[in-house]
Amino acid sequence: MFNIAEVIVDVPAMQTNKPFDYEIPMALATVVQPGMRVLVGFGKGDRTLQGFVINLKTLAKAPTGLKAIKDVVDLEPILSPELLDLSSWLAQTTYAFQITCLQTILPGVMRGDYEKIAYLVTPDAPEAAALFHDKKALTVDNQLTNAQLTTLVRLKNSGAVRFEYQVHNKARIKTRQAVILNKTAAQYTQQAATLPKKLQRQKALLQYLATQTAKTKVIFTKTLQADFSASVLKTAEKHDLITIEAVEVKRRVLPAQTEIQAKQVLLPDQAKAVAAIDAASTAEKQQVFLLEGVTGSGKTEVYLQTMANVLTHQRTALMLVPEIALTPQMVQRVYQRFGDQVAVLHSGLSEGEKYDEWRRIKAGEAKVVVGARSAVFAPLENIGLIIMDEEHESSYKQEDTPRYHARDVAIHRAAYYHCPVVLGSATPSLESRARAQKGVYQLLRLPKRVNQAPLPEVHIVDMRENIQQNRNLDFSRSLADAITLRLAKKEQSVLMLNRRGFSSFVMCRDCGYVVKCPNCDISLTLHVSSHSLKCHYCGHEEPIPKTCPNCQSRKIRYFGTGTEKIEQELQHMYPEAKIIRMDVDTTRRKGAYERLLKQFGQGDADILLGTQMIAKGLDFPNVTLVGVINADTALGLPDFRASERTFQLLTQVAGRAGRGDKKGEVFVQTYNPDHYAIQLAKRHDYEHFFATEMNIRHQGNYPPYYFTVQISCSHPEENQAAKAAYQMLKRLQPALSAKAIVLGPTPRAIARIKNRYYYQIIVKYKSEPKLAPLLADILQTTQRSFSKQLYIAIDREPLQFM
DNA sequence: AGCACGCCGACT
DNA sequence: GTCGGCGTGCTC
Repeated sequence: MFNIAEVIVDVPAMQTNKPFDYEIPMALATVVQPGMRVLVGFGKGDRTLQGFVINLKTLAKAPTGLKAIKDVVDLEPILSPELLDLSSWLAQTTYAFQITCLQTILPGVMRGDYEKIAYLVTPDAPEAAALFHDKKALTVDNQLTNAQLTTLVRLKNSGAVRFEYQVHNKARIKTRQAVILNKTAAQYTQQAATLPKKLQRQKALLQYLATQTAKTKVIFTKTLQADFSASVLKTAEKHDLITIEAVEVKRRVLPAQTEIQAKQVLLPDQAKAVAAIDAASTAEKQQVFLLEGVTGSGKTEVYLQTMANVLTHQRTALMLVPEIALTPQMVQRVYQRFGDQVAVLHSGLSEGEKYDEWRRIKAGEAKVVVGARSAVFAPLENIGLIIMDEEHESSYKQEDTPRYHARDVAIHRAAYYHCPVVLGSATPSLESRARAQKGVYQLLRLPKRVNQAPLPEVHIVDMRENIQQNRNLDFSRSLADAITLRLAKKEQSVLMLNRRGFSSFVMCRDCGYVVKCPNCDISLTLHVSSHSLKCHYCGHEEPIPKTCPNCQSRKIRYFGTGTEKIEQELQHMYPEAKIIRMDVDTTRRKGAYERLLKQFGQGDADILLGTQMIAKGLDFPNVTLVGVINADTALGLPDFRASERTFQLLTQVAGRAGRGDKKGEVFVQTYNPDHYAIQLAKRHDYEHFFATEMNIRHQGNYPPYYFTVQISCSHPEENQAAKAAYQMLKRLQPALSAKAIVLGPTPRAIARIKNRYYYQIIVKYKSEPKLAPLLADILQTTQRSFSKQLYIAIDREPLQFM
């Protein structure tokens, strides 16, 4: 029998990032298992913490001073051995704490909720009355002032107050009282017949129950209450005819009743792809496929059919979709094929709803999981296929710790289950496409559109001419004419404003002064609706100045282009047009995104104006015009992926036009009409773009030819951040071979965020076996030797280079 | 993270 | 002299 449990405690710090041994008390000896949460005392104050049991072991003589597990939180493991394993793999590969990884893998409600309570032991102690008033206990949190806190400490030291730590489990299982029918219809009928006449209500109840047994064995008390009072039910329970108990109800967000839809007939290319994937999943072969298919080539149908095949082999399927593409339309299609076996995980669900879906998956009730990035951790077992749609999407990479890429996690999990992974995209990331080239992934191509419709015609509009014509507007004549035509024909238009690295800010026309955030080194963004300036990094907000703070000139006004400004301009040009604006401001509220899309889909508006978020997934037959107002704001950014992003965005947005039987047209306004990313997007020529871009990456020694890792140092004082970065460089250099390329240290493009300065080093390398252990060591030691103010963050394969 | 221990400055 | 400032180190 095991007597010791290895526990990862809920303290995210380098020094505690290791298992701690705890004795398993006799009473819990048969209960405690790896993958469970437990409560343990930790540290000098012996505060109670939640921890995860990651291993059990036996020590003949336990070292003295071992604390014992106080209690278990779960009665059975909430993490399978596979997911437990995944947490340590994640911690190692992303340089994150294991506790952070464990919490990332699980739904948010499973995180411990801590409370520190002060109990008054000697009620007549001086100072106590002022703090406790008439109460015996007091929660200690940051509501208390510093003075109150010091008083509490004094009271504690004198023994008048005792601290207690409590851990609350936020994971509430919702229950409702229900009547359980534990007799057959015949028994109820018979029982009803034998009842004396005066028991009218009992008789009626039993007769009613007899009619229900065929349908269900559980009826919520609430639904019965309309016809039968609580006392009637109580009597029936006393006679052992029913039992009344709280049954678990899972909050389910089901779409409107949908009928199961049959498979579609496949084109030859689709059939070939399905056959290849089916063969791999049936053979339980670990193989990564790259499914490269133009918009409208029926990738989704390939996903659905291959998932169906996996289900027939009693295995499960996981489908990842970018958050932004997780539209009701998309989810509906999966429901229509798999019905109730589907679980959906996305950010629109409440914490409780997420927990319920998680439990449905864990219990094996859901065999197909559809979700965004974090759904890659779905507690599925026996996975037979993992699909990642729009695999090039940068939202698959988590920006904060653990800085994982869902693609890597998917492939890691697939290796465990010996199952294939399908990466799908019309514009694969260079990394994936290059791996397909090398034969690491198997390339499957869908070059034809299902409806045989031609891809929309793309017009490149040279905005430099617009300037020469002195049209000081964001709309070129050709795009404006195209919109006019659509309005006349009662067709819809989608206009996209590329906001990457771009926003409207306030600048003085006389002295050039730009209003900046006092905490961060970036200009504030103008928000017309709230008449204020906001910082997009820290949330700082201030009123729009009437005069320039620098030179007192009154000529201080906005500069640049925001959706709000474009909307005003559009409304001015087309007073009769109905416009829907979609950006972070109008879609912040829950369900707003869906509501706006629905309105547009119903034809309630003529023009949909939005940012990148409208480039994906939406599929409306009446849209025949797509306009990109500024195609190349991203091209100017100092990021080697700028061309790739521009190409992907333009290709994707172009796919929004002409989804129905009407022909679509696309206008791309740009100041770089000859740029290859724009020219090749016009021709819908991914393969040519891939070849061109690979060449450039090769010359610049960039991914996918090189691996990259970014090490950033931040500190409230700029010279300290810089100093740390240079020390980092000194430690890195001896461990690296001559082939590695080190960039920096350099201040970040936005050097200061939330009053912290950032310096970064980027290492480009092909094979550096000493690098990973060194980075792990750097994290260990920096926490000790530097001041507490210093943060070191390591990001493998960062997507954001600035 | 949070707590204790420990070593220095301005108060009863 | 001591109360309390925060710098350092440890938590099974």
